[in-house]
Amino acid sequence: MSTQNCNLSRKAEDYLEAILNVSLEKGYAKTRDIAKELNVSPPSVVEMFIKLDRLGLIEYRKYEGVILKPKGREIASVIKYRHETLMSFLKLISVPDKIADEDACLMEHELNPKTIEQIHLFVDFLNERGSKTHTLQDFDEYCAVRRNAETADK
Amino acid sequence: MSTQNCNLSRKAEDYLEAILNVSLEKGYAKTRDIAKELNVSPPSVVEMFIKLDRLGLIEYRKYEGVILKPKGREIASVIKYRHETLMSFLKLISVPDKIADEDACLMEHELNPKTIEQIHLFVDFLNERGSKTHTLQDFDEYCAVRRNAETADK
DNA sequence: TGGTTTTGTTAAGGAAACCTAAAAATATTA
DNA sequence: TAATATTTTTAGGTTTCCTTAACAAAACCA
Repeated sequence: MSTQNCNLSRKAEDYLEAILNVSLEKGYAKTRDIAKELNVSPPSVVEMFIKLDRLGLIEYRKYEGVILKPKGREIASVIKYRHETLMSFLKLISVPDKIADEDACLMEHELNPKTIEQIHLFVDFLNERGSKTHTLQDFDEYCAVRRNAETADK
Repeated sequence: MSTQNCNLSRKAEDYLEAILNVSLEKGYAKTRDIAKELNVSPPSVVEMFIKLDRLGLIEYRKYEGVILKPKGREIASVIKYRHETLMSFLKLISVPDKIADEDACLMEHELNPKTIEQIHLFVDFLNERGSKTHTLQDFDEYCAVRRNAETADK
């Protein structure tokens, strides 16, 4: 899970992850799907398809769509794992779902694998001991108190 | 501390932060300082100086250097606050210093202010209750155990 | 003070990622 | 199956940030 990204650009990784997500859902991915998923125009998608194909990460067939090759799938999976790790953590500390998802997207590409790993461990740790010590409930209360204090200031 | 970044690009923010850091240390910042700090060539720095000057964030005087204007200083300070928040958190979960610094640099630009705020609260929370419940020592032990388990696997 | 070194700027250009508009291929359906 | 609608691709451009090479200013020093 710590395979390094072969100097792939952050954007290229985004596309790979989107291709994986769409493929898992529909079995294949076409230009339009990815354009919608990433909120970019179809020509941008085609351009990246060509690039990823040249890198041997996907197979691109004009007018048909793309499928992940093993190397591409491997990279996409790593990104997905990171996304889920970051997402879990952000939700744990009460970042609203929508923001958590967006921010996980931002972080998933460039953080050091060691950092991701520590966050993963920390999430596991909090979850495992949670039932005994209710650290997280305590945190939510702490947030509430701080928020009230702030409001009272004004 | 949640002032929004006025659509400034991530790179522009990097330059502002570097200018703040160098200025705090030397009282002023010149092309060469920033080039070294950010590992880019001097012409790149000049280009950005001109851009930030046009945006009214710094004052650029040819051959003399730059100083932050109030708006620029405000933005740079927000970035610095974020950096420190992220840094504290990463160190708390035992990410090695060097990696923590690098990763804080990556995250500081684009995370939602709400996310930064929750991380900040979480760091405060852990620190404040720390003495009573030694959550963090427990975490370090947990890491050690997991690491051993992993080694034993092989 | 004049020559050398260092620093800073200008000029020219390149890669990455994006866009719009127009053309081509495919799909839909009357 | 022919006309229409949709999707995909191509072509041509933009922006951001970077680079190297060449030139200009400033700093240093014998």
